[in-house]
Amino acid sequence: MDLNKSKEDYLKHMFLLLEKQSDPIKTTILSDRLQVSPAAVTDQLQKLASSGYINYFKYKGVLLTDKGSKVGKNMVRRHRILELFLQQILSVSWDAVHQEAERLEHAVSDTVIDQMEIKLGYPKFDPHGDPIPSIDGTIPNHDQGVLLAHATSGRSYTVVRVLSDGADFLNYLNELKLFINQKLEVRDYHEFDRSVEVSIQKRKVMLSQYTALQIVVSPTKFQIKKGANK
Amino acid sequence: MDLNKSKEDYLKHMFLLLEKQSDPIKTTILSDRLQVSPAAVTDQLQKLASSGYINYFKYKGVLLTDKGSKVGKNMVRRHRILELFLQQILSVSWDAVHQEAERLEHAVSDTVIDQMEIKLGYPKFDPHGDPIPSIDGTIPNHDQGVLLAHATSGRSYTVVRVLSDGADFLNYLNELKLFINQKLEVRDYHEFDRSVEVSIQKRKVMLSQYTALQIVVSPTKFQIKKGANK
DNA sequence: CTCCTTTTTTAAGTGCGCTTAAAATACTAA
DNA sequence: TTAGTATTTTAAGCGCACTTAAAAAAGGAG
Repeated sequence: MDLNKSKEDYLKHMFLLLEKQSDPIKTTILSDRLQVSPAAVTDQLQKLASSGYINYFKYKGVLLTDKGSKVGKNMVRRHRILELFLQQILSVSWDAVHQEAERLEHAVSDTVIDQMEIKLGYPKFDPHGDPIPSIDGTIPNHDQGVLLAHATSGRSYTVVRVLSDGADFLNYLNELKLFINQKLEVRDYHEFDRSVEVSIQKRKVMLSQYTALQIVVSPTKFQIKKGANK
Repeated sequence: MDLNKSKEDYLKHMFLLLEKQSDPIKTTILSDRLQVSPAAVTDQLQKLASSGYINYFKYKGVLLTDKGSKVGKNMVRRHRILELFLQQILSVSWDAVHQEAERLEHAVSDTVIDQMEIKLGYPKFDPHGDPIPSIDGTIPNHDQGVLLAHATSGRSYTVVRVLSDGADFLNYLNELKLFINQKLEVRDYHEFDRSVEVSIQKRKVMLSQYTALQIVVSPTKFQIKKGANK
């Protein structure tokens, strides 16, 4: 059986759910996630089972086979690379990035995704800080992070995660080029208002305490000279 | 009625056909182009007519309304920008570019297309030399072109168009670096087999009559020193 | 103009993913 | 254990884009 948009979505959501639980996934959960009726879910599960993507236990739930997991993981990979590419290369606004990727992930080929990954410099995390599965299937771990509000002045960091998901806030960060994987230096910390002064690409930026509490950064281990590995 | 992949394709093909003819388009032509049965075409034409995208004359053929023409032209715009973006930014091979764009054109939003256009520097022509409709609907004209087979020995030309779209042939051209915007000089023309000898980047290449008839070139008006306007 | 061929449309039916409603099964609380 | 509730599956049916086969219309040669 050939996979299409709908079945790819089923496998993607199952994969995401099974990252957080090992019990079989119930019909209702998928029905909620995919915004279709439980009957539609049962229908697709039976088809996916008959072509070996899932192990389906009637009335009990469903687990992915290796074959299905591979597809699901690849959909997650596509989605996250697309999100990053849309954000960083094509300047798509934060609030539009997700739904845009949601449509493209079913139309884009693996070779194009691989090219995007190269263009992005083999990133480990998407704009939300979620890990991007590599082509061989490994999923990167988060580096140990610190809130930017608690970072040390004078040190170099990389943004590894943004906690808030409000569209306005994220667009604000986007304007500052304060997105995931971005390198920055903490210049100063003002005790009186708990604001943080950082420099991003030689640009000095003042961040409120609120902002600094939403951004998780990781110390940059090795200082690499600019343009060292073009 | 909402447009989907299928209807977008119908309108795109109608737009392309109506660039070359003003008579109503016959059912059979669309049936051939879209690789579906004539009955399927009639079916869709009736739906497109009832929502105002086309003027449908039973048994006679079909013309686009302004509304339909706008959609068709926009699909062409999407397709051609995608082809160029895939080729130039994402290094997709020439033979893969078309089918890749064919799928993406239905999934990508206009805002992303506009961003790609900016990234590409508002290009006028796609990798095949076909004009890219601008956002306001204007379609750039070709510089006056000549078939390479009819070009004058000793003169300098720029490739402005490739007529064939066979994958093998385009890959062959790719190996020769004989793609759009490429500059070349016509060295010699052999009457006995109508082959053409050209030099591309100081490399001498022999082209068969067949090849020379597929390539449209435009005389290079001003000789610009290499690296003059990086 | 008429016959005959080609083209186009209509009619009937298919596969897919969905829906709602009814039947089957699982879960829970006494 | 059982009764009642919640969940899941089955059944029937829908819309969509397609198919094939039959009917209708158009077009060309004599």
